[in-house]
Amino acid sequence: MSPKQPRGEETARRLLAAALEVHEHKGPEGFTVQAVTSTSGISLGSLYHHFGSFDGLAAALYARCMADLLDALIASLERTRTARTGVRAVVVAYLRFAEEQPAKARFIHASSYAGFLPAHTAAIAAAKAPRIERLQSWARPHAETGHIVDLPDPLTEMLLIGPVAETARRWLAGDPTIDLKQASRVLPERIWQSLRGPQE
Amino acid sequence: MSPKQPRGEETARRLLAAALEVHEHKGPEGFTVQAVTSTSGISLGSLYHHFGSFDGLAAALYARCMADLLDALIASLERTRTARTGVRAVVVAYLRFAEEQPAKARFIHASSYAGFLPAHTAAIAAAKAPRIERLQSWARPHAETGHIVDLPDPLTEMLLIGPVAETARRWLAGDPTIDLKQASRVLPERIWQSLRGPQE
DNA sequence: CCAGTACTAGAATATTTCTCTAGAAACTTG
DNA sequence: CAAGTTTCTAGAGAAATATTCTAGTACTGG
Repeated sequence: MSPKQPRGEETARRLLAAALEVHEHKGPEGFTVQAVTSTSGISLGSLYHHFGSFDGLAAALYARCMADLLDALIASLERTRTARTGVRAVVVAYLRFAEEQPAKARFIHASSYAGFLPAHTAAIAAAKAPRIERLQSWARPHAETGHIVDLPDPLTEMLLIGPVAETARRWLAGDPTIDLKQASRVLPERIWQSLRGPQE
Repeated sequence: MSPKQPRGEETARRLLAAALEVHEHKGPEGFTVQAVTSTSGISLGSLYHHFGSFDGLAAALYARCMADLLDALIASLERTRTARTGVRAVVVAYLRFAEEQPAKARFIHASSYAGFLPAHTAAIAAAKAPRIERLQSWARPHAETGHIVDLPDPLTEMLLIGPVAETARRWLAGDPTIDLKQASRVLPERIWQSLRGPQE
């Protein structure tokens, strides 16, 4: 399952890259084993050798894309000190990720209800957990000092990510009324207004 | 395409109901023509007679679910007068719709990137347009008087719907950390904070 | 009651899907 | 260099897919 020779690592990488390209160009319906093997030039057997199943490859790709997104958020966030600048940084970073890496963002969003997630929940959670932890440990002190509202656990995240994810989702789906630049100008301050705590 | 005999209308209804049930119980992957004909007890020929293609049926179901959701929002919204109560009403109504009609909500969310949408954009937009118009015409006066912030067009909607849609999405996907009751208690006021305008 | 239209039925078709197997080639280690 | 493991190729196979087609049944308007 995990490559033990450099050569294998390389072909696994190629398969993931090809899979992302296929999903981007042909959509979720055209996302098939054969399409991935054709555009990667790598045989069916190799794919099954490395990932066990097609769902296994999809799950691995999902974990990688999600990790890239979270890393982008973390990188922006950990340059900040105050609650307000942190919130604004995350919002802008998410929108920028969608704009600069639309294929990855589209794959993440399109896979929310995909069939491969339930089977590989554990592996995906393992990739997400440490990154989520870093984000939460940034937020915790600000919630305790009252600079950010102290809400039940996932709700703060919903308020922060919700508007941005919805904006990105529609833009990625081709909605022509969405302007990402405009969104990164307007949304940060408004989202901050929904998160600011009693302690100014 | 549109039924001209009462008998036809009835089987079209049964097909849509069966389609929703199949999608709910077997997920997007198990959402197939054969599954729909089996569980509805209605023949392949009838399905194609009424909807032209399987994508046609999916698009019709999507339009109907979306209409139901928007109608629920409108019904709650138009009982209100002030900007604040209106915003809160929409938030609560969306969460209640997800809880009471999870199958419809799940179908809507799961279809965001589905292949059938692009082909039937026009028909779906026709079902949505008048309802969206009613929602916007509620918001317009409040934006003009400054009780709600006057932002570029889709952004107000993103701030209002974003956190709620994300919360519903995760709950529908089986996230056990989401508590809808808690969300309808906390989110309305916070979302209002992000939307309130300069004119108090 | 007759003609024409709406509707229903179900088999047949042509593609396309994922998965598996068996063995050859390449690399690593002792 | 030799043994053992990893990686890769190629192709076969079984199951499932959306759609088309032909034929038959119910309804409706005149």
